[in-house]
Amino acid sequence: MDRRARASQKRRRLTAAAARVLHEQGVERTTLADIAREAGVPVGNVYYYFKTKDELVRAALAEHQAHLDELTAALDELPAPRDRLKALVEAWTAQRETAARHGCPTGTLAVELDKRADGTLDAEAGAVVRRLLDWTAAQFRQWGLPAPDDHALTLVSAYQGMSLLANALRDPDIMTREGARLLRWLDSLEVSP
Amino acid sequence: MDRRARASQKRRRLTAAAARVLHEQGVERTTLADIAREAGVPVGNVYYYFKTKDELVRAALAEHQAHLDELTAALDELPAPRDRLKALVEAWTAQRETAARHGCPTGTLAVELDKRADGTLDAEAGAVVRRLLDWTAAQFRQWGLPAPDDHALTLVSAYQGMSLLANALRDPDIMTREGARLLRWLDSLEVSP
DNA sequence: GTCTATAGGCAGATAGAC
DNA sequence: GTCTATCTGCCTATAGAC
Repeated sequence: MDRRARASQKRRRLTAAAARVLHEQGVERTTLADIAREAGVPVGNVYYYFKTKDELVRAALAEHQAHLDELTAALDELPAPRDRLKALVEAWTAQRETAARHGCPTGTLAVELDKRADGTLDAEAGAVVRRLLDWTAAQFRQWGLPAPDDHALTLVSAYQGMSLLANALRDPDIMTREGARLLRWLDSLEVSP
Repeated sequence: MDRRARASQKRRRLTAAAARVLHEQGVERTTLADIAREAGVPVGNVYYYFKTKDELVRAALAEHQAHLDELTAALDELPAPRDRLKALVEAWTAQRETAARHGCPTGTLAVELDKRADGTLDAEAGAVVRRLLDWTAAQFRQWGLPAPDDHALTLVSAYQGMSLLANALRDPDIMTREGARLLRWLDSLEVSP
């Protein structure tokens, strides 16, 4: 393995650690030392890969975006839009323990970043949310339902809401109950003849 | 005005300032100096009224709780449970500009406090959310609908979700669209004969 | 009760040896 | 490229004058 490969591997370790720790502890309570320790990299060395803490946050956001793209790409393999959306809901429910402990990675990050006067990073968090919203709307549109954007808003909003409540009340069961309702809702929707 | 009254007035000013500033900037990014300035109180003097920063956060949470209790008390004046719930949704929609800028005060506070290892304050944030959930469930129950707890979860979850998305995308219109849908949903619910 | 001055500690960032 | 040592600044909290 040459120097270039090793370097980018450390960068990747730092990015993965940042995504994980920032989700668990939040941006403000996480120190560079926390991320460095988790990645097995000395603190001072972090600055060779990321010039500022904000750049690490940016990298973590990109990591979450990538995970989301992976998920939707897998769902795109399913033939029927309704089944893709149901599989999405099932993926959310499967993450109920994590959601109860730390909330939705993107959602909680967006909340925290929106509190900052500096309005650069919060726009990037919004972009990740928007991408999910767009993918969801595309499914409803392909399905042939009217007002696909409104349906997408309802579905993603329900996800963010149930994640927040599960987190606030530390109760994964909330994800199960709301997830089941969303599945029934998707089953009940029909294209008008 | 005697000394006692003046003292508690300063305390109240600090509490109100804390509730406002902590909602706008978040807990971690808000310094005691920020709150003191907003309340017109010298920084060092804060400690006469609140021994720690956490106590100020606690006071802010209690303030939000009190606002919520005021709102539900007013709604309790309406005769029909359905109308109380619809008025609740309308109250949420009316706050759309604030929600788009800073999110739901209780919801965003809960998200932030849940990131802390110290598990004392996050339980208190959860309690505020739970109180809203309980009041909402009581309305559905009195209305005579089955599974009032599930209906309450759906409604409050929708509120948290739409507030988060409105905030993340900085778009108050999201509150309007989802609020209108929730009103239609409440109108569509009927007690089975 | 009110306020000033300051202690104490920690986190982000940098300089520079290797 | 890697890492150690350290600087700087800010924030919570306290001591103590008035």
